[in-house]
Amino acid sequence: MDKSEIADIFEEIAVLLELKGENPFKARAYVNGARVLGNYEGDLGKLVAEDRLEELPGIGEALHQKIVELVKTGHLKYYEELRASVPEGLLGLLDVPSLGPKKIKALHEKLGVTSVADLEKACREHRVRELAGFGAKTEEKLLAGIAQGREYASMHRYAEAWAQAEEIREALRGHEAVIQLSVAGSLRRGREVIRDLDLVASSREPKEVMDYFVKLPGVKQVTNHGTTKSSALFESGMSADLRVVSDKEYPYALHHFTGSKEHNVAMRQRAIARGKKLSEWGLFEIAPGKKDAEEKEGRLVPCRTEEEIFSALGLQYIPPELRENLGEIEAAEKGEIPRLVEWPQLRGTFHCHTNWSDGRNTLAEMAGEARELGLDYLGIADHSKSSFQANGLNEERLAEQIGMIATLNSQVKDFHVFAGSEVDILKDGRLDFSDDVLKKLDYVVASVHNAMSQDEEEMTARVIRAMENEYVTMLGHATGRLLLEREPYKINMEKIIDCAARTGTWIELNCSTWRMDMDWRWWHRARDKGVKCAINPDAHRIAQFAMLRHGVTIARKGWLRREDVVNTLSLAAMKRELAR
DNA sequence: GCCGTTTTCGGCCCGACTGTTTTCAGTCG
Repeated sequence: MDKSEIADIFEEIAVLLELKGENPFKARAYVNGARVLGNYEGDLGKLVAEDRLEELPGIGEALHQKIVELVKTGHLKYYEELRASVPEGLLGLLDVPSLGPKKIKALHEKLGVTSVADLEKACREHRVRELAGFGAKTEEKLLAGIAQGREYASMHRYAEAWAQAEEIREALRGHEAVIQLSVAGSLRRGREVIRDLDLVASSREPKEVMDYFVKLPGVKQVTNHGTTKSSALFESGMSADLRVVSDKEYPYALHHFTGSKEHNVAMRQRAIARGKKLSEWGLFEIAPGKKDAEEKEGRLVPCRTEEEIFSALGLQYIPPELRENLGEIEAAEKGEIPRLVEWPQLRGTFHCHTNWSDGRNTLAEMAGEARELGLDYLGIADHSKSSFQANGLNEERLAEQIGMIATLNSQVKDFHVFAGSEVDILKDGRLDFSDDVLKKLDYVVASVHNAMSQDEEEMTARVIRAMENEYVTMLGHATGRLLLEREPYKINMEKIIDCAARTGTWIELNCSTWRMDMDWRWWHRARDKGVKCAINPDAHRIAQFAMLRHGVTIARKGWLRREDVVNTLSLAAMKRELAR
């Protein structure tokens, strides 16, 4: 068992201890232990073998024993017993907003609540408001949180979804009856968050492919098993639909199941306006005067690819990432579909965290991975001191990190690490570091992490004040909060973009909210005002690099021109940009 | 559960916000 697996177990032990109402400092000791292990750069097995675990700060007698047990046996009796002593559903309650260990404990002890379903029932029966420390408002809040959780529970980040889809695709590709195969749906469109996986295949033996699919390793439950369509829930928690059609129907099916629904509706309307009919089964020429009942008689417009379908409707090819009916059809009609920013164009990335704050990997690992991926440079921007929860760096640690980065750069010729910081924008718009500290950095990302409930005016003024600081290079997650979190903060983006144009501040996109329609609008606006944008495909951690490794197109709603995206600049251009 | 002494137990990272209180506990970042 390796150090990160052990760290995960310690993290879970901490949560379980809190739920049991144990000494919170004991729980924290496990969290600390997990962090120490995660940050340890050496060989843990060797350390155990040489009995030198005490060298790690924060690992005392008890954690020492547990690490040894895990390394040697792969199991931990204490952990297993602890898990068994806490009802499984209680852990799930932690996902309900505004519920923490204390409240969960009270709900469990006083009302016998052991699951989200129990909690919902208790709220509806107004039993929760009777408890000390709870009230009517809490009850409403919990119900709202449960409803929200239900809606988003099946949401997965792009990278996770992609990994699961790749596994399925790999397995299906090996089947001899499969002719063509593609991921479709929102994953193919490159959405940030994915609910279900959609795959489309062509075959002469659809039933065989279906039978094979539902028996794939990792299938937990088959929810649907027909001859052309099956659905399965995988152990990863994701469910996948597979559609199998004939090879002739494949391009139409691929287009249809890639969506989006809005794009499909607009495309079908366009077909009708041209005396045609588009569906998952094909594009048909409808002879004048014929009615719907006779449409099957319509003559198929043969298309071997999606390109040909678009072409048959008088359109330039629209890449899946743009198929949202947000202007792409009009643009395609005029031949103005922009070229998306693609992986080979990405030269570097900013806003990356390391294990100095809340990232998982070391500085050297991050730089090594980025270099191996073919990037020219990497920007390190760990949290600043006010982000206690993220182990933010104070002035001393930051200085130390800058020194380490300089050393790293002196050792490597063909790659550069920029020393930055993700500096908290404090409540009043001041920054977490003084200008004297900021000016020692290559660049500064300024981000909001607290007092999110400020009203729009206050929040906007706060952020603008920060952007006006001459050392601030980029506004982090400009349009709201991070992915998979619930509410974006309220901010007047129009004013923010004006300020960015005026001050030359970059803004960070693509690390945003559910409401892509909102972002889309701002991306146009940013481009029109000449604001430089940084792509952040939720790139806080190295996991994102794993996704990028596979050459995925990362700029999705690619209306930004390549020259507007700072991550695509050459190293020399980036150095010039940062020297300004 | 860890650590550092105040050498054998008491402190352990901060600050805002919320909803519950009537001075604060719990949650969150």
